[in-house]
Amino acid sequence: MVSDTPRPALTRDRIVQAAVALIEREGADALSMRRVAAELDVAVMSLYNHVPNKTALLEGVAEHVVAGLELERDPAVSWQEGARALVRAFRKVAHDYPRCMTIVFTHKVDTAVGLRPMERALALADAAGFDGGTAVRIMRALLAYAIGAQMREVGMEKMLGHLAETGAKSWNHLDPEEFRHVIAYGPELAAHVPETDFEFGLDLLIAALEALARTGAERTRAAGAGSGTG
Amino acid sequence: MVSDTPRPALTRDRIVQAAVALIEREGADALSMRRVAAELDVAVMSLYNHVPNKTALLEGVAEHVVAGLELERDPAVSWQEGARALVRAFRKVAHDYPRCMTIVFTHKVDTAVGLRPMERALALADAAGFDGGTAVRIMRALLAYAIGAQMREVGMEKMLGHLAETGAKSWNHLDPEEFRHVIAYGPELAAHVPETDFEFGLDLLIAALEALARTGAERTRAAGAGSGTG
DNA sequence: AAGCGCGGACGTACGGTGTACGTCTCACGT
DNA sequence: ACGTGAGACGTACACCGTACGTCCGCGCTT
Repeated sequence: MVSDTPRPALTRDRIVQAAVALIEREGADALSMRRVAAELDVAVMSLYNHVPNKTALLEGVAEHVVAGLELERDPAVSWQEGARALVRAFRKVAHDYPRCMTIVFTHKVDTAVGLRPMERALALADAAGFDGGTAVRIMRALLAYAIGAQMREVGMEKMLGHLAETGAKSWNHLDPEEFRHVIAYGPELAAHVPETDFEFGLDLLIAALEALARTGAERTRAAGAGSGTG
Repeated sequence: MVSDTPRPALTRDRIVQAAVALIEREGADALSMRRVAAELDVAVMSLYNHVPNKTALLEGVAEHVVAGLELERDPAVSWQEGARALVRAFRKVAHDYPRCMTIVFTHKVDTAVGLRPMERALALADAAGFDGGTAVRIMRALLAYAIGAQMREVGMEKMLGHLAETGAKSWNHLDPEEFRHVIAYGPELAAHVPETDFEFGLDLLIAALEALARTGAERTRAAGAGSGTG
């Protein structure tokens, strides 16, 4: 009676949060049902009252992360800046939950929260005057870049970490003929500033979209309202 | 003496190939040291004479897949088409080893074969007249797109497969206000033609690079040789 | 108030996994 | 002929996901 230890009620949400915390603290490989249960000071099988299996838990983790996307819609801003903000929002959650990202990318998120970013992207493309098929393809291209940029970055960091450990042993004696450019651009390659790389590629895509909009992919808008500013 | 059963000598290469075959046949989750050993009709621990641990085996798988990249250099072709060919080569191996791709993207490839595509991309950017820093960023943007396009595609297919199973139960009653565009563009979203989506994004990036080259990022070439045909 | 039903926490148990360690066999250099 | 070293192998251990049965306590019905 010193304290009736009112544990805060086991819940799917608490389980998912514990899983996320564990992954961020010790990496995705460290996640196991037993570890999560220990984290919550609960028996392993109790988890299964709230989560059908481990895969579902991982899907919950993915959803939790995606839900962290900040998608405030500011109607005053241009679609270009809106698109930039959307892709950057992806980048921000990737920064907040770096070790969860592989899980996000390798599991489905079939709830409404997963659709929200898609809706946002389609709305932007629509606002820019692109027709439906083009809007979908734009959304997919931006998503592909957002995903790939993050994956590439973590891969790169794994690489650099590995190189730091081994002291770049087998790296220096590359065939200087075949790998001429890799060697020549060594400094640029080593100077890995994710932010710059990310923004560079994003600028490329946005610029391409602007050009596309200018060259007449905005049939929808034009047909509806006539050519305005020409 | 009926047959001295001359098993073809256990080798790191044979182990990796068996692993790749197993993954492509039954999925990455089915891969275990025991299964690989069974595949080769060998005791489990014999594998460890050629591979230090499972992670190293997966890295071997990743390297094997990357080694399948077809990078013929045709000096007659423009850098634009060269870049297209390079990114498409990524796509081709993704098509040849679909179930291995997640492994490729989540493991380091620190041998020369991993550098080869990078060298190729840098050579192309150099040929287009971009300076070193820009060349590196271009290479990274293209790589990010190649990776992300593939990841997104498999994710999408997992999604569609799931939808086909469940019959899109909880999909129809979305808030029609919030998800206006998703609902309106339903047909375009359902019609998932990976090839078209992929080429669309690739065209965007190449177009952006052409524009970038035109607007004067080719300082290197200009300074070195004077303005020739320009 | 008494009885009942049920959801949820828990323990046990099984088959599978990665791999450390020790043993045995056999081809080869001396 | 003999040592030697590489490599195939078996055993063993800690850990994993999860099927199944038990049991307790809360909330409803009577």
